Amino acid sequence: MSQKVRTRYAPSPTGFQHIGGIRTALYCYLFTRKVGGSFILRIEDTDQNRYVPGAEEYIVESLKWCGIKCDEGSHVGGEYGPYRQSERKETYGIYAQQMLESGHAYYAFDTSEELTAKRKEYEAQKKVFKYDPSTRMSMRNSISLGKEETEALLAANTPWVIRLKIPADEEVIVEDLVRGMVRVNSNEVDDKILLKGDGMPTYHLANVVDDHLMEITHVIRGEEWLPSTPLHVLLYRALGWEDTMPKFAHLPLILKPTGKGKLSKRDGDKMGFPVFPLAWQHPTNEESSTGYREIGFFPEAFVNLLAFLGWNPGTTQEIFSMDELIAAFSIDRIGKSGARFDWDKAQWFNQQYIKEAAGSTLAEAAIKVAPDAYKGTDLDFLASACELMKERMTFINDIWEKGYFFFESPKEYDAKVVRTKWKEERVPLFHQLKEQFAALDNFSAANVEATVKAFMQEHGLGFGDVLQVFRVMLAGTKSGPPIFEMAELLGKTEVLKRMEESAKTFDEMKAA
RNA sequence: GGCCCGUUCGUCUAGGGGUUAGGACGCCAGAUUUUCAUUCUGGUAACACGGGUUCGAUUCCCGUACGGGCUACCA
Repeated sequence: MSQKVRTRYAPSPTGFQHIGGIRTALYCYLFTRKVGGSFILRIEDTDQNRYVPGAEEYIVESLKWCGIKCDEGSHVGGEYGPYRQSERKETYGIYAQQMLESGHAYYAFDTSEELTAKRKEYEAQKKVFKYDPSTRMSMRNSISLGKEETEALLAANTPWVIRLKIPADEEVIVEDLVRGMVRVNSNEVDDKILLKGDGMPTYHLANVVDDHLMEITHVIRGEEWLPSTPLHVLLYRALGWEDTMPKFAHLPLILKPTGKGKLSKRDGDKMGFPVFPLAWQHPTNEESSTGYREIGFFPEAFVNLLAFLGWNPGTTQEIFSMDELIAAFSIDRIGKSGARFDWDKAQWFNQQYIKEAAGSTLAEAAIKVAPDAYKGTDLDFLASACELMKERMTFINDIWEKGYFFFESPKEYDAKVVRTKWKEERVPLFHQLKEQFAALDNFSAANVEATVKAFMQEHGLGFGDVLQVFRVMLAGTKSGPPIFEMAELLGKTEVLKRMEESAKTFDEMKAA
């Protein structure tokens, strides 16, 4: 009974997976690592119409960025391959055939048009059409038509699908690790298509067959699959695999911040934050979106915040490394209700990681996302700048945006400070201060500070009068990192240059 | 519509038959800081409703309301 745990993350490459998918993969991964099992990536590409080139690579890259390592999968191989359902097409046919022979499935010849018409007909009577024991005798299939006619239709190459023959009035019990026992009567389930007209399996068949063949022990997936789980149980039963059926755990959904509906890919950047781990550009249309990586998140922070959306350790600790998450994770601490995505809290997580990071770590991360103009920035200089800026950064990119003045002269100056503090009678004084700086041999923060303080005393000026002007001269803004350290980092030449430039601009601003 | 799942501060959540219902984010106030930020201190704010069960329910049961999911030859 001590069978090795095997789990899988099974996305379909019909688009770029968003944070909900990543969270599912993460929970699955944490659980698997915790118990020393194998984590598998399986690509469910049975829908050739919705296939998006590049989506599979995107999934692999996302997982890699998050630090989620696959033991088996389409990109790493393994003993249970192939791991791409399109490459296992024949396998599903065999099992569909098996169910046909055992009487658990049947051929259906109804066309899409006929089915649509049927649905409309029912809808007109305010009813919902369901292909099930109560209606299948009135449809065109191997049960209603009989053996002879079926064989004739097959021989004439009439298009067909294979449907599961749902038993009438049977109790189906799903034992869910998150929700407990869920009981459904088989009358609620319909005769789902197993094998489509193009010979490809539907999700249900492919999923059950692969989970069985790959010896998956735990199916961890989103709550949207809970309603079709009874169907899956019935499928295991029809295939004679019920005794080795995996355990199920259905995860609560991640909801939009408004609480209206689950977070979806289409939300893109519309909600004011990324819903994708990585930026992407659709291969065939103009659509694109940014990701957490590009916006300047640490993958560790991203993983951390995702872990807390629907799970908690039961302690007050909130900052967790991947290893700590693995150690602390357990399925029974997963919540049951959907969690709204909270952008404020998400930012807070990243801020925590930035605050704790060394300047050099920040610099390495920052240079990767640097705008073209700053790509050549010296790493040591950048590290020092990050060190001074990190307590006011939320994203790694903030060093390039909020802290751009480390790398070039201010683009604009705080107008209010200029208006109130750049007084005509004091202008010569600032030129004098500049000369005093010029005379410094060692342009250290301490020396700059001493110079400024002596200057203030000599002329009877306060901190606000001098420091605010000095700050605006160097950074353009009246808020920012410690000014003396910043001056030291910029260096004497640059400071003198900026003082000169800004003094001119200040004069012009006053004159205007 | 039918079926399934859910419901503790605005948000993420802890808790659990008798608690001052705890923490975090956000927000507000104060302290520190040359500015901003950080940090610290304090504050604001919740058991959806109605019936049971019980000496006692936020906690257990039932119903209602509300929210979410599913209802395709999509996953």
